[in-house]
Amino acid sequence: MVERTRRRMDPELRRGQILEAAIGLIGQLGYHGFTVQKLAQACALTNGGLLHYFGSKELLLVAILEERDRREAAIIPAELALEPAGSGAAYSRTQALRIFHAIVARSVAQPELVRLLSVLQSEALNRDHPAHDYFLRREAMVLAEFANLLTGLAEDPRGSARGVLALIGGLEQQWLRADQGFDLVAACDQAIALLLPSTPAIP
Amino acid sequence: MVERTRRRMDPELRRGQILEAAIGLIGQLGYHGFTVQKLAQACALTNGGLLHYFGSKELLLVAILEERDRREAAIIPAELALEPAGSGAAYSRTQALRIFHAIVARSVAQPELVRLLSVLQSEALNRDHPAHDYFLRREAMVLAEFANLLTGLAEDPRGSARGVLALIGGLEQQWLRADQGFDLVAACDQAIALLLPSTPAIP
Amino acid sequence: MVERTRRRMDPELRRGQILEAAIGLIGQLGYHGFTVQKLAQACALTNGGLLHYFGSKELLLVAILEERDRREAAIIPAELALEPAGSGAAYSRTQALRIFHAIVARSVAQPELVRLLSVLQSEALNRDHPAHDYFLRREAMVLAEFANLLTGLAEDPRGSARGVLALIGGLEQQWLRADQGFDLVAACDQAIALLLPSTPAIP
Amino acid sequence: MVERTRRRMDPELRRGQILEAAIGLIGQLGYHGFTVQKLAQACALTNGGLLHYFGSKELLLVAILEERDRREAAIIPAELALEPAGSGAAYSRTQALRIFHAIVARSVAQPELVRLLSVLQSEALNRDHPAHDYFLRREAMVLAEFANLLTGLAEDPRGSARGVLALIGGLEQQWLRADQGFDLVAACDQAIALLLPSTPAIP
DNA sequence: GATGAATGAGCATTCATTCAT
DNA sequence: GATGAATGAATGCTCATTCAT
Repeated sequence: MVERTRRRMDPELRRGQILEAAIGLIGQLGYHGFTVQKLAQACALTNGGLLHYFGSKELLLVAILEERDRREAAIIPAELALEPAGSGAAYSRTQALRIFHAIVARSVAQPELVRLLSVLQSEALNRDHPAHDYFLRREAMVLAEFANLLTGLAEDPRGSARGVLALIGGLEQQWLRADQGFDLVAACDQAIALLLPSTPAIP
Repeated sequence: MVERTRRRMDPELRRGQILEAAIGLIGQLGYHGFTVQKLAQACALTNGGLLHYFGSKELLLVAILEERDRREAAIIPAELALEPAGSGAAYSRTQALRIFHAIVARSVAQPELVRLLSVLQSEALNRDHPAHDYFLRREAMVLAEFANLLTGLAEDPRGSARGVLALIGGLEQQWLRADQGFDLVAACDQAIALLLPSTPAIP
Repeated sequence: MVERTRRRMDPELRRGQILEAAIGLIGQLGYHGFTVQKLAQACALTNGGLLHYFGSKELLLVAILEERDRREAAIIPAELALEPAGSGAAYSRTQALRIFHAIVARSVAQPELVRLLSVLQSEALNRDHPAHDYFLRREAMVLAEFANLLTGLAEDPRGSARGVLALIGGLEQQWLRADQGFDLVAACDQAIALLLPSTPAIP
Repeated sequence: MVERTRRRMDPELRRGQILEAAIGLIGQLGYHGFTVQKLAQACALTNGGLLHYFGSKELLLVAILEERDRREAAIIPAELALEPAGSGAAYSRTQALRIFHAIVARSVAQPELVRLLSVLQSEALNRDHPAHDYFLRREAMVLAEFANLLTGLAEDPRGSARGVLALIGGLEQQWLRADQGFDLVAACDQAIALLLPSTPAIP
């Protein structure tokens, strides 16, 4: 009779809680390394109780990636407010740098998610990985956006887009391995600024 | 009566074979995702027959990393033949670019190993991963070498070392995800050249 | 279609059933010799289904020993009803013999448990055995109780306690080896009576 | 070339060495608990190298028990020199006590073997144990000898034989569990003396 | 006489999942 | 909505044993 009040929690809230815990756990162990029971335990739930929410381990992963997209979608608009006034007009170098700066700054604010993506992205290189296609699509999209952003600012916008993306991803991983022991935003700002010379060699 | 003649094979050769197969498998599935049996099967061996060589899954991983170091050690000297004549003298920009070029070229020649390292390195972000310390040491070493190489060539050698390393790692991962569908060496050459401006902002 | 209706059973009852089967099996094969699968099979359960109840082979052993203590605790009070009237007063020889008689009689009623303890006790001589400490504590306790019981009845109560305990244990083992082919209670009564002379050599 | 001299040892001597090590190991872990590899390792031999000497795990056990019998046979004659002069004549109480004393004294001199027998004997209660029959025969033999020894000294020679045997076995086990922390010989002497009253109740 | 590769069965344990309650 | 019993397959690893060398 005493045990009341603990149970029955707003299901939406509970779902969020579980996702949060899952992000942490998969970020540490990868999709293959984490287990449903470990997650259930971390949520003070039973094994089956957890699957009640997500159906299966794989569907849970899908839910996480959707959650990620939702979060991103909620923040990106603010950054794109920096867009050039006239549609079709190109971005200035300063604007581009500011956008990249904003992207990295957002990463610093949610290291757990960065870790998750970093780990998952490598794991998902394998064609059979359930998140393989997700990261394929995502990378294509980001590359396209970056290339568009850099049109007029770099000799080879597509190549520079690759470079910027690689730089951010690589530095994020160093930053995680160093236990966030250096200023990721500054490191990215500095490197990206070099990658985008102020006077592109366009004669 | 058919299956007579127990397969006996030169042990050194067999070991090499197993390592090769393991590199491929772990490169696809990660350390957590691959299993001893899958590997054994790939080597036409029994479960225990495989462990006879390496003792345990973890020791197998160690053996793989040692093998990697051995291969690297066997090739690097050639690259370092590009060293500056006078000891203590600094490298020229061209020399540095040539060294980075050589490093990436070597990666292209052994994509399996690149995939292995890429996957393993992310997985090993977790402190409990058996390869965690290995990659910590390895990164520190590489950063130090790169920073040394860039002294005099970049305003912030340490920062540029981070940048180059991130660039290579990040582009390698894109290259793997794209199924080696672009020219990794060219992409790296181009991006690194940008990262190391010919006239560093030292007045 | 035949195997429908997954077996579901009162968990408390099931647990008891498993313990019973485990006592029999470990009594035959020892802790090292019995296997989780044999036990699971004997309980018409899967391997993992069994461990659902006890967590591990070792915890199962603990549960068995606790079960033993519980059974003992449930019966002993009746024997201690034979206590001397005045507190602090000593037991008479007849009372002591009656108590030992009751103890042995109880053994005869549950030969499976006797076998389990006999086998386990020897196996647990090894310091690394998971039941080592249990039997160390248990023996110390029994020796102390017996010595207390024999105070005033034997010249060397501690030594006679050792003797009675050895006698019971040794005869139990002979009895088991002889397939219960002689009257254990009578044999113990007779030997213990000799061990406790009616006129102790106290001048 | 340096590695010479280690190999090639007198096979008879080697066999003895292995048996010695096996007695220690089985004494600790039981027959089920010990493994061929542990023993091989303890003897600085390979797995197969060991079996070269004994053929199989079970045959090794047989060899151990035979070794035990051989040792016993080598020492017992001395004790039986205490026999009564005239054949057919009975032993005196003093002679009997002296013989039991000698038996226990011998045990104290080889605790490893005592432990082996104690552990093995319990384990071998199981009818399927490879040493089951051995201990059955052995106990029958010892009981017969003891009963013969006690004829005329005890009202029920067979029962007293059981008692003495139980006493020795039980005290040995206490002694092993107590890490040989009390005087086994004294304890046995004392208890057996009580079990064999100087004036048997024969009117 | 002894090694070391290899087997095939078996070990305790963990997994994702199902389902009656 | 959630529990907890139960499954069946898989996990890494160890076992006694065999056999070519």
